[in-house]
Amino acid sequence: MTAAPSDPATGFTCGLDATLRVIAGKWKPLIIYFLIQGSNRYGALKRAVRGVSDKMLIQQLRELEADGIVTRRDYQEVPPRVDYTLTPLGHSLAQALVPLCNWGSDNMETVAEIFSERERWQASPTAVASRR
Amino acid sequence: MTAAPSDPATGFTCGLDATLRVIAGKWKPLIIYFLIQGSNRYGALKRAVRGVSDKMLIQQLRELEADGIVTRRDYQEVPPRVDYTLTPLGHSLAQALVPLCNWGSDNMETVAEIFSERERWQASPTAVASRR
DNA sequence: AAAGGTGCATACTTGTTTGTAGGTACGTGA
DNA sequence: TCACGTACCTACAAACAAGTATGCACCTTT
Repeated sequence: MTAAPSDPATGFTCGLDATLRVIAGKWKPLIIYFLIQGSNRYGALKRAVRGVSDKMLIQQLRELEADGIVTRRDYQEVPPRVDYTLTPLGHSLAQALVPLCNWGSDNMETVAEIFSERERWQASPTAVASRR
Repeated sequence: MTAAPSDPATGFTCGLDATLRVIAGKWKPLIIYFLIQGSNRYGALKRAVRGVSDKMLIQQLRELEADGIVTRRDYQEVPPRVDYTLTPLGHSLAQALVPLCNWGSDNMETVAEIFSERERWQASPTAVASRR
């Protein structure tokens, strides 16, 4: 009783399922998104993706690299200089993220309100009655 | 040293960040996606979202409801009959998910290959040398 | 009388993901 | 000579998300 069988050839239940497995991870979508924006050096990425730690950033970049989404280029210089670029596959994925991004921008205030309300009834689980 | 400050009014670093917080959760995107496909009764959803447990499905539905993405309607019948529909906000979010879905469908084979390779070098972490 | 289907709830446990705190190498500028 | 900046790595701990198991209420069918 582990997962979902679905398509026996690929192992995914649907296209969305496949995509989600690639972009799973707290920072991956943001990383991909900032990469199309032009931040490609490691340090620049780290500043762009606010709040990410070295460990996480590296880890996710490695996975994205292994997944064929980004390419790592090491200039073999001192001080170190490394940049990351989207592969064609990664670029197409980034494009697919754009609508999500726009949705968030368009509804940011609504979402912000919703979240502040959510916190309110998480703090005091009262008056959550009237269920059924 | 907790999160990212960013936009002090909303608390999000960007539109994508806002969206990601709404759809965070292993099953939420799939739930939203199947809801536009027309599976709206609880049982139907459960069959559509393969592998999800009752606990998870309910939990995520409750959160989506609290977030104004779905509406729960209880018909007060016996045996119980409940269905879930997307709010206008939820529907627009669902539309934004469509490109992700298509990306997954278009690249499903590539992604499947990538994942089988990933498993291979996770099993034997050899020859991962030549770093730097 | 027992089993099955509906839509949940709840406690408990597991497992994966994320964060923290250090450390590395090399060269530059103060 | 000491701190600084680059791009990382590693062990450890904490947090959180998810899974498992069980139970309920009601009715229909067998």
